[in-house]
Amino acid sequence: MEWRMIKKAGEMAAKEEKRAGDSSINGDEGGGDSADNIKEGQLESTKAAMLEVKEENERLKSILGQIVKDYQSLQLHFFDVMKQEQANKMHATDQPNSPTRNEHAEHELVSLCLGSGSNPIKKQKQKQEDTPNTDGADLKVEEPSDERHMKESLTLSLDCKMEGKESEVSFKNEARLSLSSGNSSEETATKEETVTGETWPPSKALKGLKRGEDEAAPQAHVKRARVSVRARCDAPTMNDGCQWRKYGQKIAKGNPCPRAYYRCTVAPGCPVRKQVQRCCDDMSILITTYEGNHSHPLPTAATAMASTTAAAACMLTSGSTTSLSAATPSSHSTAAAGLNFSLPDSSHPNRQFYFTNPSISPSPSQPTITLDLTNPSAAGQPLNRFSSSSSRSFYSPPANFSFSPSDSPSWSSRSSSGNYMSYAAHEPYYKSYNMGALRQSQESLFNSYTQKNPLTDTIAKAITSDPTFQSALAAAITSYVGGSAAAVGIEGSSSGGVGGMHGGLKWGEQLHLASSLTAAGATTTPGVGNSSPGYNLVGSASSSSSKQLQGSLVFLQPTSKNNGPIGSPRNNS
DNA sequence: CGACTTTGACCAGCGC
DNA sequence: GCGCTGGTCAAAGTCG
Repeated sequence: MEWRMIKKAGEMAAKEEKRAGDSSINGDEGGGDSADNIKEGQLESTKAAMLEVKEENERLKSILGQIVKDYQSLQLHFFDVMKQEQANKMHATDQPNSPTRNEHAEHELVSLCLGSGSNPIKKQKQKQEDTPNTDGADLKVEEPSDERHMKESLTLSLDCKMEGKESEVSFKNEARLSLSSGNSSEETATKEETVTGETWPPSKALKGLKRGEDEAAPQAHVKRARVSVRARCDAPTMNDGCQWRKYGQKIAKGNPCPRAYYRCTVAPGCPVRKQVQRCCDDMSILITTYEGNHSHPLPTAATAMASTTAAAACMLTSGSTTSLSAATPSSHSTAAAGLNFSLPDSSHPNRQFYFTNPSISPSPSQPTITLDLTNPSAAGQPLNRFSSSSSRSFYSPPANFSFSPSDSPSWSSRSSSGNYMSYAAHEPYYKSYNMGALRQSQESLFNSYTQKNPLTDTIAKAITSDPTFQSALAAAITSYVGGSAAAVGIEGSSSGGVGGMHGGLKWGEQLHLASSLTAAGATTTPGVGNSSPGYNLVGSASSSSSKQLQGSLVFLQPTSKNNGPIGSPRNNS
């Protein structure tokens, strides 16, 4: 809102400036007294325009002041409501199994994730401010009723709008990250983007459809989703547990490293493909892109990636920002694709966790989930970045879901210029937000984020020193993305599951990943329970700081096998 | 000898 | 229509 106002003022000023410039040029051509008169007249008109702009600025300032004022009062009101709610909760604790209690538990889960966002009221307000207003009458934020207030307090959204230009690259993006316990069906997610970069042409998907590849049939009109994993890996390919056969290699434009094409050979006719390519910016980064769902039972070792691609397809092609309580991808067919992490619990049909896919573009080309597990120091990119992006912006995804290396989880979004806009949780706010029992459990969670543990430090060291493990981990974390709790051993329910930490992940972050999914009600994707063939399950450690927070680490032991070829940089085209 | 990789050719989509 | 590009095919080569 403020930004729009400033922008408007800027535009007006620029317009006047241009007008003045044009006038002076015309004046030079004219010459003589009449020209001077014209000049003076134009000068005056320019002055008048400047005054106008100034007045406009003043007006905008006052509006802004009003908004800030409203915001503060709203915030105060919110805390009052929270106190009241807390009192109610204490009362409800005396009545176990009461619906109220469950409801509060729900709130706990929600506020758990608020910790990874930012001020909900502010965001709510920003959301309101972002809604187009032409008359200015809507600028004043209404004081919501208590009920509505509570509902709103449980809705966290993060809007990020960017517009910019980079040479020929046009970019318009809105990424919205939302966790809502209310009915979010009215929430919309719009994204537009046109960027350049790596792509997986739709032709392939269409081709696959033509060939009657079973799993794509229900959504013939939608391009198949892809899951892309960026991981620092010295090995030729990421070991994901599947059997692959290389069927091609090509030099892709813009990257001297060849792109290798693999198809799954676990069963004949399996439509799953993967592309492996090294990042041109950093050769140590391996980019593996998966597409399709396996048409056969998978070895335990391979289910992580499989579930990930399946989940990606579900999330990206379902394209719904409404509740996924039905959780069936086919039930969502709206055009706007998004990442939806739904709650399997039917008692919470409306709660959802979605990250809209910012890549939906003029042409809804293949949506891609990018899991970035690279170290930020190498390529100037944030750690453990999970993003959803258009297939055309592999190296500069417009919006990212970031598990930052800082103690507090944060959301970040990168603008077209490559700068990240971070929405880190503010600890003071986080702590003040949670009160009483709620606060206790939340704080224990919060502490678990930040806690240092000698054991975990040792583990982290061991992990960071082994690049192959990082590959396996990439697979495991990708399964997180797919909501495969069991795949990563969350709650210790996975047998033969693989999990662990990427080299850059801290203990708290691992917990955050695990707990977030648990709290969000992540389900076990059928067939999940992954492993990487390069590692054997040797043990696990778990942490539980609340009923809703149960995370486990599964430790792996490297095996001797190391498959996977990606050809050395050699051009075969 | 079978499984797998390599690699040049071919095909289709897309933009101009 | 043409050229560019990404994806795939398939024959030849390689390896255990």
